[in-house]
Amino acid sequence: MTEKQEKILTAALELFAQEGYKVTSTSKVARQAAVSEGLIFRHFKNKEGLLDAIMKEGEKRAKLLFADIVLETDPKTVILKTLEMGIKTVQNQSESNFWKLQYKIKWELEEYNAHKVEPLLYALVRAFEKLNYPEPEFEANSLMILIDGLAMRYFLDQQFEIDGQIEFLKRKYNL
Amino acid sequence: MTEKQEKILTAALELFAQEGYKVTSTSKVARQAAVSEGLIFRHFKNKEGLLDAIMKEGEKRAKLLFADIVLETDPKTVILKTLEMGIKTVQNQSESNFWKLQYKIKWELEEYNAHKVEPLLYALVRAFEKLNYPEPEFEANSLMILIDGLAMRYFLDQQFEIDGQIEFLKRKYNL
DNA sequence: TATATTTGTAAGTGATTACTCACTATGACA
DNA sequence: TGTCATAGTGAGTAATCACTTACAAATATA
Repeated sequence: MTEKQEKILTAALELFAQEGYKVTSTSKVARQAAVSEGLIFRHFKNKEGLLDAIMKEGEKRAKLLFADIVLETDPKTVILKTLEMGIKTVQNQSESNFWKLQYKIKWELEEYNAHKVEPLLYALVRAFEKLNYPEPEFEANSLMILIDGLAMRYFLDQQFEIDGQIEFLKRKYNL
Repeated sequence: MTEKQEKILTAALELFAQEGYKVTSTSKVARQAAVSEGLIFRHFKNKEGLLDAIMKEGEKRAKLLFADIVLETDPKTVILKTLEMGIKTVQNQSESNFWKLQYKIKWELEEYNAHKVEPLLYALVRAFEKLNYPEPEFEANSLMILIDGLAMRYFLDQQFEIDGQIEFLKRKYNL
């Protein structure tokens, strides 16, 4: 991975996350990366290849993040870590861009990929089981859906105060 | 409102909701509406004017939908109607396209417009107050966030079974 | 019926798109 | 040192973009 290759990836991640994938031109990516446009196609074949490289890079980081939760045995800690996962990662700039891109891409390309979060979902089901919730599957699903909603508000609503809302949810789940 | 004008609006709503606003070309809208491209600009001035017309038309329908909930006095019915609002409207094709466009536009243009749903939010706060929930504001907000998450899954995840999830939520809220 | 206004079309406009191609610069290894 | 692969550039390409313009058809008004 050369220096310019990384510059292209960083520029593309930022632009795709902020403006959107389809509407961001390769010329704009090249300009922001201070690189000739042709170099993008040399390294990543085409625009889609550039997106793939970004997503693959990001998936690694996501797996690391999920692993910490899935390996947890205490049920309350599983739920707590799941709830706090969002805020913590989102502080970091490039990490934030990656998660924003994940959601933006879902709406742009209309593919949800529920299987990506399956391990996390199962960890939550087990956690709610241990805590004797009557319907652990539905409960886990609801929490995942709630987190999608939280992410949406966090990224799109400037006014939204996510910390207070998450503190409330901790109280609700007796954490 | 001429016949061709309505044809343009219908075609644009469908294409904007399915492909996205920015990436849908005016020539494609014209082709789907079986109309010359120039007519779009005659009637709606520019592409943005076309989007505005669609959104304004849809806001009327949204207000009608919200009014039915906001005017309700029984707190449990307010929560119930809010939960079921989604599924009912989404059955109808053009209504479904309108709601999908609402969400898609949020991500494409990055403007959340929380004030649009303010009346609904306040109705929920009052409902949770009446039911003696300890933190009605947070509770109402959580429900709204949950609904955003539900909508996201409904529109993007083919596998997602929304009815079961909503029945579960009814049980959780003792409805 | 004569005139004015609105509705509609088709063929343009320059700008921008993703991508290619011919070329040069750099560095590793024989 | 000479050769070869990789890294990088900049000027091209046809296609498509939102939008305009000149003109015709249809409709309303006098």
